[in-house]
Amino acid sequence: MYLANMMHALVIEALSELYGAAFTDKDFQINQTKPEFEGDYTVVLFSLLKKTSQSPQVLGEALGNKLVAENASFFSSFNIIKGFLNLTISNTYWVNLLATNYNDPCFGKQPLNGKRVMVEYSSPNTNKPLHLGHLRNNFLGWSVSEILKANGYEVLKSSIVNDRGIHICKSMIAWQKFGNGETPESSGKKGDHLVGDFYVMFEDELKKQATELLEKENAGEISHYSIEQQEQLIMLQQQRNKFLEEDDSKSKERITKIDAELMETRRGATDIMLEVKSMLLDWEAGKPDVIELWTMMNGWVYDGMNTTYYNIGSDFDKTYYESNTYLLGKDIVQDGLDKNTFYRKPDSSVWIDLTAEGLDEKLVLRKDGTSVYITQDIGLAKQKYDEYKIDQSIYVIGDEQNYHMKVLKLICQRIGLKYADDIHHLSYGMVELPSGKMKSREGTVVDADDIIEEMEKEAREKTEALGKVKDFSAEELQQLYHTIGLGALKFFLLRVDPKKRMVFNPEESIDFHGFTGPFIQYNYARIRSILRKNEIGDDAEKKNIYLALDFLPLEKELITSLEKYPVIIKQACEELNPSAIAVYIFNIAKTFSSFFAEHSISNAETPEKKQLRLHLSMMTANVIKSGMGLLGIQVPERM
RNA sequence: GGUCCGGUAGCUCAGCUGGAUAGAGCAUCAGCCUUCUAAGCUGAGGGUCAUUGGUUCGAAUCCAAUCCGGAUCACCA
Repeated sequence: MYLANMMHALVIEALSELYGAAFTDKDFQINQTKPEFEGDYTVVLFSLLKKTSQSPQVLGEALGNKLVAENASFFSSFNIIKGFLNLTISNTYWVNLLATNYNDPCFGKQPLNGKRVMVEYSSPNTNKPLHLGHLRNNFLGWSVSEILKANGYEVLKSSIVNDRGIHICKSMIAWQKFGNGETPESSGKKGDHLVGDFYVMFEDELKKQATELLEKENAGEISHYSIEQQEQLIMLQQQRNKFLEEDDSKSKERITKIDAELMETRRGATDIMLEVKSMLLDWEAGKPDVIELWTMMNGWVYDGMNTTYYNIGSDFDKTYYESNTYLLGKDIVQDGLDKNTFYRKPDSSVWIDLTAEGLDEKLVLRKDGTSVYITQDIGLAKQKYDEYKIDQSIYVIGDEQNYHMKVLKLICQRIGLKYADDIHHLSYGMVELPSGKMKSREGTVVDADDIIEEMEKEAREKTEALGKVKDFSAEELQQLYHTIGLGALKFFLLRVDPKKRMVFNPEESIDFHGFTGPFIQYNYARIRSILRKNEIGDDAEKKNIYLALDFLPLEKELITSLEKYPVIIKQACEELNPSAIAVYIFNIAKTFSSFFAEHSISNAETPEKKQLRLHLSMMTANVIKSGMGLLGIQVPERM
């Protein structure tokens, strides 16, 4: 049990004995004592006054005396200021903590709890390379998996690859038209980038053709549209004209929307789009030459992405492909129809009514019997259970899908999926540029491979300028640049609360100073350097030796912070929030850094003091390495 | 329009199950390398915690309303 929990229990017990009053740990707070007061932890007394009918001073006095008298090995003294009871934890406790854990690399982690959880993350498209947003997703997914493991869960990491559909056909068509048989080998391009380039080429061509249609349209020529499209265009134009007359901000907004719809209709009528649609039908029919092209180009993308995954240290226990899962879920719909969970409308489409939960009616099967996005997700959710008997499922998906995920969970609950209550959406905000959203159509995305390379370059320049590792081999240097560069990037993306959207400015490079990965890595390297240079005693009597010593303020601050690590791990798990770890580890590193500047370890006042500081440093290093590990960030022995 | 999320220092963010004088980093300014790694340390300046009202002994934190920003409400995925 940890300090805060233990103290709550002791206070509850004492209050019950003193006043016969029953309290729970939610009835009062125990906080860390503010530095300007004496003590380590503070019981806030105000909320206890009514039930005990005491004044703060009297209650604090009684409680403090009792706690210290009956737990002398735990509390050494107390004082009361206004309604705050400040308790000082005895040195014995801190010494025991240090002596027991200083060399335990698993400090704070829990043994297996028998629960199995699947974390789905990454979920790339096979028509373009990974960008900065994907990196946030990957780092979050990986880190949350590690955090769950540290809390005793068995974790299965999975990914669903979006490898089919109309957008995939776009790059295929573009390759056929403009590719001249180009391959990753012939062009020297990474496979995912090559395919991504064709996707961009497609969009350019589409834009060109749509503009041509617009020009024809302006010249009064509309025969290239189908009757339906013509009607649509006329209707939209009429609406547009109506809003033009209004001339207020609301109408301007509507006009923008209508313009987008108009353009979408034109895009749908282009020759190249017709080719794409026909290719999608061929793909679904399993036409051999289309399947062959699809297999080949997807293979290029997988090769490229695997390189990136390897680079960032991401991996998966199970990869699902939409080409295999897109038909899943239909049997569940049939089953749900039999049980009246779903209902059929006159046009024979199938729906579920979620209005009781404040949502809408949701379509699960089209009138032609084909399934929609949500249907395959339901199917996949069930398949995950059938395959792995998971107790929990976590989806790392952007916050634009909040509604979708809410619907998915609700439907899973309605159809009685076993673990439906334990479906969690780890929703994260977009990574934006100062100019706004990244748009692949406009080429304003920050490419994952580029930014990683940029970070490593930055790490190299800074390392060379400092010149501390001149004896490293080329290989060791490369490894170091990778550790530092990637560490800076991961920390940058993980230190922020996942649900908040964040701004990345490509003009300003990601910092290596202050609240950053490299600062923490640097402190780790400094500790390792000291530990290499000094002999660490393994004296069985060390507890008794320490007991005679007083902790200096910075030493106390360090050990107090280290004690909280297990609680932080638990909290990060409950909140599915790696930033809690990031903030905590930074504070540990910062405290150590002050301590390091203030007090000498090698030349401590006495040999005993030196051993105490070495053990304190060792425990700090272990916690830093462990915590950074939970973020997926490595720490170097030297830098 | 409905629903959801956000608004804290010039910038990027912590703090939010109510507690003592609201914290970091960057940037700015002033100091600190002949002893363990200066990617560091010490200090200074910088705040109407979007606004208003409410609950409370006590509100950045809870409630309500308003303003601003974003997402979403497809027979797209």
